[in-house]
Amino acid sequence: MYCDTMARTKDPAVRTLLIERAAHMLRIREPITLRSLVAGTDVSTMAVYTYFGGMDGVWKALRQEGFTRLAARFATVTTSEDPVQDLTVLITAYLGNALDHPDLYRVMFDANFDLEDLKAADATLEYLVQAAERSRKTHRFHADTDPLELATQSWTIAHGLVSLVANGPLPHQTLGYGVPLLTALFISVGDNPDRCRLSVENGWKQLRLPDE
Amino acid sequence: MYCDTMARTKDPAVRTLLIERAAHMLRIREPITLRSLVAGTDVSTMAVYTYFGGMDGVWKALRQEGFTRLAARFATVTTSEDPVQDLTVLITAYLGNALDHPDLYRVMFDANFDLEDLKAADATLEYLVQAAERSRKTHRFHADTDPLELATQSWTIAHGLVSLVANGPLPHQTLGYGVPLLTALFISVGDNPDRCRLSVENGWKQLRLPDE
DNA sequence: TCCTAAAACATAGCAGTGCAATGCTATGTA
DNA sequence: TACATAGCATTGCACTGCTATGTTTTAGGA
Repeated sequence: MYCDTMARTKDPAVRTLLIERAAHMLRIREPITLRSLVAGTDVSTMAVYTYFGGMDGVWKALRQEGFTRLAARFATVTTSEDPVQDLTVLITAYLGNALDHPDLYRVMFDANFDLEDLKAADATLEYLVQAAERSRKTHRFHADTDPLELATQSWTIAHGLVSLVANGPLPHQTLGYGVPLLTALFISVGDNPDRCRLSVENGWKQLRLPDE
Repeated sequence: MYCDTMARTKDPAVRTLLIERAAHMLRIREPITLRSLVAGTDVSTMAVYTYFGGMDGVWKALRQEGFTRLAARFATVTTSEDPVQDLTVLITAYLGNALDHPDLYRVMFDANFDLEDLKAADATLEYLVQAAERSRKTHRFHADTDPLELATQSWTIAHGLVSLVANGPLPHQTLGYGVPLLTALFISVGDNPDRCRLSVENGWKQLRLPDE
């Protein structure tokens, strides 16, 4: 057999162009259809199939984009000497990211579409796990606290809050419940109550919500 | 002869027939389209418009159906002399209902569709509020505990858990995190730790998950 | 440099979608 | 009997994602 010659090379720019355009249309609440996605650009409808394999592939890429942005936001969070505060700050970053991109956030957890890179999505949770681990190592949490379990529980609170607020029935101020919920959780795994309240409240100040 | 005359008045049975059929199609993961919804029945596509005003109306009715079933499930929960346990049982009922009807659950919080009867949806939260109120009145919780706030926080935990499990990436066993999360929350508003653990663990035994 | 095979593309068209317009039928009222 | 009204079947339209077909472009070997 002759060697597989890669004849014409795909242009990565086209791929990101379409993803960014799709994200933009999502942001301004325009319905994303095959034809509306390529309208105005100089790419044809078939390009969507060569680059993404179909509209499902576009949504998959979009879902990945959601995790990419979340990871980028997590990466901006600097660690301090207070790991409980850091964990809280990570949660506020999670909430801020979800409210900045509510439509992307909704896609992120739409199990109808697979992820292109499952590991990258899982890696975002690792930020929370690390902060929980540091809290345990510095004796803020009980020694038998499972960092992954605590990270998941924190995540559950954040997801519950933000999904009821971003695309749900609760008003934005409800996000404030994150303070008592996280405080109760952290105290329950051993943190000193007064110190915990301080850490969470200080961390919570990092919450940045989009303008309304 | 009157025997072959067709009634021209709106038949409520047609409405429930279509809703039940839509719910059934949702359950077996069949796509719900205008034509597929009426296929097999003796109602025409236009009937969907006279009864629901369009496919959006069908989804609205379906969303309402989700709250109706949740309310029905809540109604089966009998109150005991332990309001904290009762509150936990209500949460397990919430989780059980969501996992019995994961597709309906997803529709319930899809803000793309309005609700026909917003009050009926709000009323379901009232079950939780009442249990929280009884916990406060029996001095399980601090006197200054706001029952609505605590109910909403419990709801947030339940929703976060179940939405990450039912249509999300977490395995079913993750639901078990409900025990430590609720316990931490109830203790944080004043309940006696040991007594709280007993109440939550006892209440959690009422969790009924669908067979897999 | 030229040739060839395969990748990428453009076009047209298909089956399927929700929905509106039209006109018919059955009922209620005068 | 005459008319008004409500429900609904039929038809057709604008749109969807997608595919079949033919053309263009490009990489790699001779």
